[in-house]
Amino acid sequence: MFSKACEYGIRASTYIALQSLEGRRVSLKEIAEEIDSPVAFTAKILQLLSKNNIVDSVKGAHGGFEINKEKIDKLKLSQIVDAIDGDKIYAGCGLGLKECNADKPCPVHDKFVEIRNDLKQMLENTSLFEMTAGLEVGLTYLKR
Amino acid sequence: MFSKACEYGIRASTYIALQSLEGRRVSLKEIAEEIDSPVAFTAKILQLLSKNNIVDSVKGAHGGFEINKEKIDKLKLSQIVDAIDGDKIYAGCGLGLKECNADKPCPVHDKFVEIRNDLKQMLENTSLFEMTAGLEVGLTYLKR
DNA sequence: CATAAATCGGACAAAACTATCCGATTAAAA
DNA sequence: TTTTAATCGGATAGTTTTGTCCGATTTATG
Repeated sequence: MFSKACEYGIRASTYIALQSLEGRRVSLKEIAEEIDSPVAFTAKILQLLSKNNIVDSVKGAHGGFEINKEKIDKLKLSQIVDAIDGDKIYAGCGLGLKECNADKPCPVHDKFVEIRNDLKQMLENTSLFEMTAGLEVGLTYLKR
Repeated sequence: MFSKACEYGIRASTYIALQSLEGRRVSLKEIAEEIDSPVAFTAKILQLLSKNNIVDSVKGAHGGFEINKEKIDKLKLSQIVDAIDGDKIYAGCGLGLKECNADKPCPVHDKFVEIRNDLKQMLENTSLFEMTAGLEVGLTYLKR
């Protein structure tokens, strides 16, 4: 569904959000440990998320990553996916046709539109805050 | 969503089904032309589909690929996807966790289960015959 | 039987994705 | 001011996916 990079990106953002809610800035090393991802690769993804204004990075000693508390509720999964994987999940034909639309559809166009709209809606409606909700009380997990 | 191989596989199977309904056996070359796919790569995919008893291949002069007319209505997209991409679209966590289930879910587990069930249902309920329906009358397309 | 038209199957090549390494830069703290 | 703890960014390596090439095999036909 998503690329590995995107999976790590969502998990990392969620962990950063969780800690930022507590006022804690977190280091790359801690993030990678807590979401069980390769450190250096995660660094690359965080750079990308930082450039896309999804997370804030602070260089130097005591630096790390954080997300502005007010933004946590506004940031949606769709923005993270867009930044890393682009729009190829929503856009683009399910059977790989370059040009596929209601006018010249592939045989499963309508059925795909429906499913991908559901996915799109879900990603656009799910905030990072919502992602953190179950984590604190041990209802959901970011590794294993 | 699907791999390129799977996209080509679905398009190729659909074209073979369409022609088999008319009693025509089709060559690799014709298939690749009609679905706009790389010839040699398509050959590999057709070998795989042949081994999985989704298409029948006939070697030698006047050979090619065909699908038994009775099977066209019974063959579902899910079988093609299974043969090429396996079950990774249904199974596996949306955020890439190795172990993610109702007991120890990732933060989007429930939402993903729903969307992927819809996808699964759709693939299991769509037959190759249904795929060919719009093609004959120019309502749907396999290339462009 | 010889030839031509096909698929089969193994080796190889290119591109994309995943992942690592390391020096440069930044900033806090001693 | 020096040291130390961080991210940044470019180069590189490994793996998977995508794609090509070509000889071997099979079969219809002349």
